[in-house]
Amino acid sequence: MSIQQRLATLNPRQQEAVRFIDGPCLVLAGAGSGKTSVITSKIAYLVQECGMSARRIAAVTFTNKAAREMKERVGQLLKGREGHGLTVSTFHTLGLNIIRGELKTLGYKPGFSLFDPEDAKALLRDLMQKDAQVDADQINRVQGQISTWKNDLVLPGQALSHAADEDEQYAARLYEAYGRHLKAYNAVDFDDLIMLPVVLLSNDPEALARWRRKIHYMLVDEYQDTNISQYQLVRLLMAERGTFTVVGDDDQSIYAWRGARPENLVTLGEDFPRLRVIKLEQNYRSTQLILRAANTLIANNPHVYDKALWSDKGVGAPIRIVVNRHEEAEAERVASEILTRRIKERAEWRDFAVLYRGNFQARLLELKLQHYQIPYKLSGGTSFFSRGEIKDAMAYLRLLINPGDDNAFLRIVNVPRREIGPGTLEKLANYATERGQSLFAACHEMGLEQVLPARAVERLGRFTHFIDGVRKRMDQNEAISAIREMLRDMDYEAWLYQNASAPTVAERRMANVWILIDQLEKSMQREAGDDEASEETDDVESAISRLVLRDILEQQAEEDDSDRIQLLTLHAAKGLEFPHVYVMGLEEELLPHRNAIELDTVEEERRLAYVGITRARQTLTLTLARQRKTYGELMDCTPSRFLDELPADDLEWEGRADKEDPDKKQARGKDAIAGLRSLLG
DNA sequence: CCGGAATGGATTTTT
DNA sequence: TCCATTCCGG
Repeated sequence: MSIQQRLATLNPRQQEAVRFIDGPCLVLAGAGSGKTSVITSKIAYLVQECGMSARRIAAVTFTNKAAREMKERVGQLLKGREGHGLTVSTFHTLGLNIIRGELKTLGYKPGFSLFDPEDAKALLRDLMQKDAQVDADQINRVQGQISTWKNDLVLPGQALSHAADEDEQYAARLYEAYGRHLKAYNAVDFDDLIMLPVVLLSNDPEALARWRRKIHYMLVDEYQDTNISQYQLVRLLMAERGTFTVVGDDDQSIYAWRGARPENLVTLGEDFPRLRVIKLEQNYRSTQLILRAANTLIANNPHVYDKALWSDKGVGAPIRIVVNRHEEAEAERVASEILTRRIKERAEWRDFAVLYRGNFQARLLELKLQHYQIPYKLSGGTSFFSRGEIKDAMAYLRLLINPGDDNAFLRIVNVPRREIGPGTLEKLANYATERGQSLFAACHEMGLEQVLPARAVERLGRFTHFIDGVRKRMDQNEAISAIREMLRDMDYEAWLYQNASAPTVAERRMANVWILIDQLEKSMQREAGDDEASEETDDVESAISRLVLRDILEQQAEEDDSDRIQLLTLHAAKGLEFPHVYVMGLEEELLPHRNAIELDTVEEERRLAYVGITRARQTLTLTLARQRKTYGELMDCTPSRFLDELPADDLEWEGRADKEDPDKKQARGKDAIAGLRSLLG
């Protein structure tokens, strides 16, 4: 299909968004309005119609999945070499590449480590243990605070003056120490992937010029989810030419609690007075009733840019609201209904999705689904990467690439057992700190014998010699086979068997490690394919970074084509669509969530409900319970305020406690009296 | 070092 | 209530 033909398939607003290239462009894309089509078509348009080289274009997304899908769709539009060198990646991968290209300027050595949040936490725990008792909650708070500062571009030196209370002052001190240690380890964390490039580009005009020469046009997906540093990255690179298109929807901003700044949509208009704003309001997904419900609900939120979705898909079925006696009845109802509706509507399992606010809500439902033998897929769950064996293997990989990574060193120096205990390590650490060396480097020092018994020195030496040997082989032979050899040589498998409760568990764990290595190999091959100038070692390094950034999901994605109903949190449902959608638990304190009510962030909860509603193509069912067990106590529930905000005429209630249900009023009355009594008593 | 009791907390989690 | 984490004893 030519680009002209392609354009003809788009509606006028979409076409305008694609064709407008003379300045900054904001596309307000409502749910299901074809925003991905706009982005991919625009990339094709820039290349084929405007003669821009694909290697000068960068499209950024938030998730690897979105990046993959976009890559795939652009690939269908661009033939042959046209797409060569195009960047379609997450913000974090883009940042990683900038850091990689500016290593020297930034003062990092080749082969730096990328710390995932758990590694970072381990480092913080270490630092905090020095002054006081460690409290998991406190570590989390400090980590969150540091992350917030980095996202807001508050540097370690500035944090103290930003600190509002004692806790934050403490966090500020740790922020500095944390930063120093990361640097000493030649490591960066996730937030650094954005922050470091921004700091560099703001302070170093030459580096800025380099990257402006490299990237001429940027497209940003899910713009409402950008944080301050992400926006600054786009602005620094594109401000001069004003050549960017951002696509977003303020009504789908549900990640403010994670640092997203939906007000970046407004900031954009202020920073770029010439900004062209284009609204995509035609929805290609849902029936009219569903959209009316969504529009009516979200009208209760304030808006900078008004927008109303419409559809020509037909009116559709009324929105059902099912009130249940209690949470168990709710789960039972959803499960049994899906069972019968699958037959009645000639639907497949995969056509149904059940959405909810919190993961715990899935538990009861799971039981019911199992009872009816309904196949389901649960979102979330323990990640592949938080498994111990994977963390071990990753630590080995990191140490091979970056011997300065003390965290990795500490994790695996005695795994499998090498009789290197905490005492030895403490003395080694003191020695290394004194001399400003990494633990690994310190192991090579002669002077070690002064502070450690000969046997300990020998054991450390054996370990470092082993690692050095692998490193050497990695340079000479194929890196991957050297890694596989290493795992076999040290007999990691035996260690797993020794430590597992059952042989099958160990077997499974070893298999996971091999999966990881296979993925690493695949990832290297893929990258070698479309990158012309890349050296062997650089390949391993960047492949390992991609691994840390979770940029491998292919096997999981492949599993998705099995026919199962989906159980998802409302957050996890963003970007997806299903013919039949159930949203469970439309009750006060649940949706909107109790904490959100307290923190006065009900608007974001409303957007969450909006996201849920707009996932549905044909039918939408909202369920709630009159009573629910909360913290072990049976509590009466109040229907969600969001139900009152839907167009009453389009709703079909079932089991509502109008008059046919005097129980409830009575129960409530009793409760109130009991409450009064306890107050008096 | 492992397992059982005690304890305390209880949204959402793109990278 | 139910769970995950922690802490302590064998």
